[in-house]
Amino acid sequence: MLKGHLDAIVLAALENGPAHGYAIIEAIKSRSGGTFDLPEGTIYPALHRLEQAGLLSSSWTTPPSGRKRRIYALTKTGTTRLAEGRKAWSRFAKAVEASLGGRAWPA
Amino acid sequence: MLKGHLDAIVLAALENGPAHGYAIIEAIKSRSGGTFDLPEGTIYPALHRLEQAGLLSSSWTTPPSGRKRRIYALTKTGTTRLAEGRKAWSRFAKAVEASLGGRAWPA
DNA sequence: CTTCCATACCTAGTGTTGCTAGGTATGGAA
DNA sequence: TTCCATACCTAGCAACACTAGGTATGGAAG
Repeated sequence: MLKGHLDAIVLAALENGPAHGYAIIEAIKSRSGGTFDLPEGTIYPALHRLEQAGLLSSSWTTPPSGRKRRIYALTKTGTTRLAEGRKAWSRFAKAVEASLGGRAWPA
Repeated sequence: MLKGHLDAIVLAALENGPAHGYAIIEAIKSRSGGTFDLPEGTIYPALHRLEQAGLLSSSWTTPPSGRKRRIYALTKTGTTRLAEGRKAWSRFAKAVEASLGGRAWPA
């Protein structure tokens, strides 16, 4: 479970340039040190959702040697949302850490 | 949205001693610096779920002055699960940070 | 004394999310 | 030619947190 931060992670994976679904899965797996080994059934619907929301744009390519691929790229809105997502994560992480950090009750 | 870490947060709120639902809401709000201001519809079902799972035990009290309260306490299993939850959070947080941290692709 | 608010509990139903479990198709290697 | 890795897709499910209601009581305000 990615707990609501999947979108930001996918957007972040596209920050360095466009990529297709399979490559995004590999990138996320690699970046997360193997922790996020996402099934396709997680990524593809997510990509469609993000495109629907205008955060990604896609185009089909048929390279001379290779299979048909759908290439996704960050839109301007997507870039903005990624920045927001980073801030949201930061706030969230701090709050969880404060909540989990076993200290005495405040009064 | 608490993204799947609600359980650990609730368990952590009970680490310093038993408490009732309303107090748990206040404790979480206070610990998180106001970020987690949970509605009752989130907490009560969660408490029931955690008790069902054997992580919490509960008992009714009718103090000489005051209303009827349901007091929840951590069970031994609950304490163990809290420790696991902390580890899970740590792993998760590291992986998200690695995924969000905008670095170049690894090849 | 009555009215109202904060306390304190509860649940049915809803929307979102991530995943399971299927399916299709092709290029290249064995 | 057979098989695997690549590459895409979708329907449906289960879990989760929340919305939106409901009940009841103690104490304060009028």
